[in-house]
Amino acid sequence: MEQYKRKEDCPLTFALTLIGSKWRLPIIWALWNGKILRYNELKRRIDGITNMVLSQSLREMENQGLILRKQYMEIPPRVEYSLTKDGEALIPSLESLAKWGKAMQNK
Amino acid sequence: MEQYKRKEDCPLTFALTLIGSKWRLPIIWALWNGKILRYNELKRRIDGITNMVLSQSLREMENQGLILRKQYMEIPPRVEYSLTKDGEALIPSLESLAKWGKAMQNK
DNA sequence: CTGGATCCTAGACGATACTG
DNA sequence: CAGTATCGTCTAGGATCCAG
Repeated sequence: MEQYKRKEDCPLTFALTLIGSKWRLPIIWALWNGKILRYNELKRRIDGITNMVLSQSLREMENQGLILRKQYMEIPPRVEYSLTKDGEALIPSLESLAKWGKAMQNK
Repeated sequence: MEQYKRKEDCPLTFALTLIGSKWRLPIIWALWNGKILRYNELKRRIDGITNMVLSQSLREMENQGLILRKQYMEIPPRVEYSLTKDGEALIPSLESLAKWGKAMQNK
């Protein structure tokens, strides 16, 4: 395995910056289950998240290429969110990690 | 896939509480490469970590079952750290995640 | 309906010094 | 050598209100 002079260069550390903060996984998870969700649908599925955090997270994740944002020019406004291909590619790793987490929980 | 009423019940969220904070991965990584390391060896391999953070992280990870601490009753003191079986079981998931992270970095 | 702006706090993390 | 103690900093996230 390779060594990285800076932690930031490590792909694993980099991956965690994309999914490691508090609400990232719930958002990804909701989109994985919901496939395509409007803003408020998403919000309702993620218990306890505020507008502030949700909208900000979505914007960041869009910039990072995890999430697709599609805006319809209608009144009232409609915006739909979904995972990108890259975002979906993350799922198997998460399932692997979840499997380990589940084993750890049962100890 | 299952739904969890509370985020804390999700095995994936739980897994991230074990490895998600700033220095957990570097520690795990150093032990994965070093197999068995004394406190100061470990510290030298993790650039920038302080005694405070390292010792505290090690104690927590020991309690969580990720790390094994073996203390020899000698003068001067010797303490060796290594990954437990459970800690080692985490590695494949991390490698999967790292692979995804690397692909994301190259975009 | 889909957010943005503002203000605030807790907890993680850092720096430095010290000890059995 | 292998840690603790203490104190200071800093930022992610929470609460509330507002807007196109």
